[in-house]
Amino acid sequence: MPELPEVEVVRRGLVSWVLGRTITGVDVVDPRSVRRHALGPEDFAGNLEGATVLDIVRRGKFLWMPLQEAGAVAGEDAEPPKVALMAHLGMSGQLLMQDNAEPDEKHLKVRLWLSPRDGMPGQLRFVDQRIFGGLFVTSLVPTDDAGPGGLAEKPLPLIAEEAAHIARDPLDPHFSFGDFYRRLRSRKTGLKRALLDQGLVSGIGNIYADEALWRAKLHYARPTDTLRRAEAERVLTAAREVMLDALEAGGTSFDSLYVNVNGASGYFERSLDAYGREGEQCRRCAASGIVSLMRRDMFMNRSSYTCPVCQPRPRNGRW
DNA sequence: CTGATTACCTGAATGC
DNA sequence: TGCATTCAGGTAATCA
Repeated sequence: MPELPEVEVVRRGLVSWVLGRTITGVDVVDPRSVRRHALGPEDFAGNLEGATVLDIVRRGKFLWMPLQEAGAVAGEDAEPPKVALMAHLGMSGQLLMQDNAEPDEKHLKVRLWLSPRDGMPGQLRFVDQRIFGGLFVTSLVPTDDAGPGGLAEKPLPLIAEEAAHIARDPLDPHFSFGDFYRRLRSRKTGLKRALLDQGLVSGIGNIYADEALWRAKLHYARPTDTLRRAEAERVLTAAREVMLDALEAGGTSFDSLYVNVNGASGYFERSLDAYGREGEQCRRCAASGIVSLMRRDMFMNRSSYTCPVCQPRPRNGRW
């Protein structure tokens, strides 16, 4: 499933294939994939037709394209963009570049025709089996925090409305560890719940949360108000590193025809240390000659994988 | 504010 | 074989 590294790979692919092109036609194949566009599929299409893609921005797993609307003045006298095409891949979403002659994918949901460009496919397609993801047009609003937005080619002091409540992600150069730690300490909750809270730090999903906790040797239920600064740094650094590892692994093929969103990135073919390893030897303990089998618990209605030896559960105020 | 629950979806895997 | 159930996941809305 697409996680932050995969979304970043998509963003880079879109920069290569879509930046500066104009949307010449819109085909909503399945209206459920634009259900977050409140005014309906026709309004969605009407907003996009004739619009030009000015930038590709990501924060956490939200990805959006600020648009120069149809008929707007371009160049030096251009006004700042007011709207953006927002995309969230959900669990199974893909953005693919395709030639016009290519047959529809089984789960094709939205087709965008793009202005011709030499050697480049004519369509950007949104394909999504499970429909947790979607596209919609949204307003750009000023950011409340100083500095540019999330990762972008040319950072804008504007942010998509639906991403305004999302915290910066660990790969964002403007991510503030100090702010994160202060807010983390003020919560009365478990560490994994905090890591998954997109308002505190964005981009971390269930898999990378487990991987980061394993690398940091911390338990998912560790109360956030007991975390020492070094421990919080450890888990944040681990999250950043595991995502950078995945980005490196998944970023190798984005120069292909596809904007590259293969549901499973290269990283998932590599070995994860925690996620999905129930009953298997903890790799770190094994390296020390200790026998410890990874366990799976249900937490927040989803699976959490831990090593009982090097990630002991906190109890009675002792950790 | 926090957390618990549910809706949103499909297809693979499992159970009987 | 076939039919029913379970599970996976991110986000948002709702409720306690």
